[in-house]
Amino acid sequence: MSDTTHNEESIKESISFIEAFIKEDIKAGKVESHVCTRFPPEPNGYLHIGHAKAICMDFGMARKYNGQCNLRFDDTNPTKEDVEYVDSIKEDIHWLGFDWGKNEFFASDYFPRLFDFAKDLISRGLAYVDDQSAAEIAAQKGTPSEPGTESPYRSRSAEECLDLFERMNKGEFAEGSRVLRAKVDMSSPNMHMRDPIIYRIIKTPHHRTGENWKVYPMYDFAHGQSDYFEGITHSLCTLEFEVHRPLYNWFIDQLMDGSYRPRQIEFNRLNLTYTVMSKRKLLQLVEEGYVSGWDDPRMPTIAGMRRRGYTPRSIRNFVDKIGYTKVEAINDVSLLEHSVRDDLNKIAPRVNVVMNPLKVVITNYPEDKVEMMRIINNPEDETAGSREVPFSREIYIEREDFMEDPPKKFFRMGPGREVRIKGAYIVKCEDYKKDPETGEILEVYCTYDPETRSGLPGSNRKVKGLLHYVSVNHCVDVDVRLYDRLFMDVDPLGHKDKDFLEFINPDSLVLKTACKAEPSLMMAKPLDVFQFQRVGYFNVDPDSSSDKLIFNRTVALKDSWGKMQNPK
RNA sequence: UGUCCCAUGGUGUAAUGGCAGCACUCCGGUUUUUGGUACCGUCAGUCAAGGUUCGAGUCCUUGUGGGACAACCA
Repeated sequence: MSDTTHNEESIKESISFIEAFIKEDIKAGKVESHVCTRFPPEPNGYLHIGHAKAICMDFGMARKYNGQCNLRFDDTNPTKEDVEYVDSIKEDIHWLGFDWGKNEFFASDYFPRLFDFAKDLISRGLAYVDDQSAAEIAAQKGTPSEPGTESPYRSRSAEECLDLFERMNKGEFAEGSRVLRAKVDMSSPNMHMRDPIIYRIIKTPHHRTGENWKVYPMYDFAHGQSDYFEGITHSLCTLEFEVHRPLYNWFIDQLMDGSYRPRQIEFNRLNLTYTVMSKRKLLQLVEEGYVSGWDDPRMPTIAGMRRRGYTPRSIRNFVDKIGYTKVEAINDVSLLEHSVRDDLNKIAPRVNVVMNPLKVVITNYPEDKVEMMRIINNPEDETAGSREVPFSREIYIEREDFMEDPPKKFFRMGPGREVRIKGAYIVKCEDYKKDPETGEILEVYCTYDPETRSGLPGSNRKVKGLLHYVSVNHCVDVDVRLYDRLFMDVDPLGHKDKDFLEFINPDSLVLKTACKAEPSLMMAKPLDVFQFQRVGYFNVDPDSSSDKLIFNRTVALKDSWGKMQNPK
C-alpha cells in the first residue's frame, strides 16, 4: 500500500502577497507580541459580498497567526451613520463565522485623544485653522499635475489656531466656515499631502457621542491613529487607499513614541459581473423602494444572501478561490454560484416539486389505490435518509417534461415513449388530450408496468427519461417567489456615469407561481434549503407567514440556468 | 500634462531566475432512478520591444494599455 499523504505534502500552499508580508514582518521581528488586524466598517449601510472578502482576510490572518482582529466602527461622520447599521454589521460578521470577542471599538471612542493630538500638532506648528470656503481651498489645492498654492492662513499663530479650534468645537462657528488643516506640503505630487483637512465642523448629533462634539476628524486623521492606539500591526484595506499611505505614515510619524508602527497594505476590491456593489446605489434601491429592504433576497448584501439561502461556508469558499492581488479584477458570478451549488449539493435534501403542472392519468392503475414510494433524500449523503411520497392513479408532472413531437435529444415523455417516474414505475405514454382551440395539452394518458416498481428486479430496465412527480390527490399548493439576483446589463466597472437603475433586468422582478409540493416540504422551517428536482435550489423565506411558504430561488441547477439565460 | 499602482487562456488566480499549473465558464464523453452530482477529456495564456543571464512570466530600460488621486466621504 502506498502512502498517499506525500502527495498532499508536496503540494505547496499558495499564500497571498499580504500573508507573505506578514510572515516577513514576523520574521524580521517587527511584530512584538502577536499579529493584530482590524475590520473597520463605516456604519452607513449593510455589509455586502465585497465586505465579506475583507472580513475573510482580516479575521483570517488573525486566526491563522494566533492573533486578534478588532471590529472597529469608523464612525467619524455623523451625517451618514446610524445604530441600525452597527447592529446589522455585527450580526452579519457572526453569521459569516467570525468573532471579534471583546475587541469591539469605535473611532468615536478616540475623539478625545484625536482632539488632543490635533491640538498638539497645532502647537508644534504642524496644523492651522483655515477660514476659507471649500471652493477657495479646492482652488488652491492645484491639480494632479500642477502644485497647489499655500493658504493665507497657513502662517496663523499657534495661539490663535488653538483658540479658534477650541471655539470651533464649542459650536461658535457655522458648518463650513472653518476647518483644521495639517501643514504638510502644498507642492507635493501627492494630492493628499497638500495640507489635508483633518477636522471639520458638523452639528448633526452623532449616534454615539450625541452633541458632545461639534468638530469631527476626517478619515485620514482617524484611521491610522486608531490603528496605532489599538496596536494594529497590519492595516489591510482596498487599493484606492494606496495614495493615502504616505499621509497615513506621516501622521503616525508625528504620533509615534516607540518603534512600533502599523503597516498599511492594500489589496483589490471584489467586483462581480452583473452585480451592483456600490453602497450608495444599494441605498438608493432601498430608499426608492425598488427592493423591500437591505435584506431583500435580490440584494448582494450579506443579509440578502442569507435570506436567499446562501451558506456562510459557500461565501468563504468563494472568497478563498478568488484570492487577493493588486489587479483590478471583475470576478464572474458563475464562480460564486458554483461555490454555492458545491456546498448545497452536499447538504440540501431533494424534493419533488412541480412548478407548472400537467396531469397524467395512469389508466391501468386502480382508482383508489395509493402506494407510498420510498425516495432517497440526498444521493450525496446517505445519512440524510429517505422519505415516503404517495403515488396514485393521477399524478402531475412538469409541463415541460412532455412534448407532442419530441426532437431526438429530448429524453422525457412523448407519445409512445417510456419514461421512469422517479421512485415509482416505468410508464408508457399511450395518448393525450389537447385543447383544439389553443393547442394546450390538457391531460396525458399512460399505462404502467407493475413489474418495474423501484426496488423490484423489473426496475432494472434501462429507460432514458426520469421524471419527478406529485400525486394529484395528495399534493399541496405553495407560493414560490422566484427571486433572482439583481442583474445589470453591464460590468460593475463600466457604468460609472450612467443611471444604473435602467439596467435592472425585468426578469428579476418577483413572480408568484402556484406550485405543487410533496408533503415533506410542509415540514420546512425558515432558511431551510432544498433542491427542487431538476429546477434549482430554493430556501424557505424567513418572511413566510405561518399559513404559506414562500421560497426564494437560491441558485438554479447548472443546465436549467443556461436555459433561463437563453430561452429558446 | 504630475505622483503612485497594475498587466499570465474568455474570467479569476499560481509558479526560491529553472518543465507555465489550478479553478470557473464553454464544448465533448463516461457513470447515474435528478438533463443534478461525480469522473475523464478538448479548446485556450505570460501586453510589446530591447537588455542582464547558461536560462526571464519573474530582474533592468523604454513603450503600450488599464486604474487610483484634485470630497469639509470612508
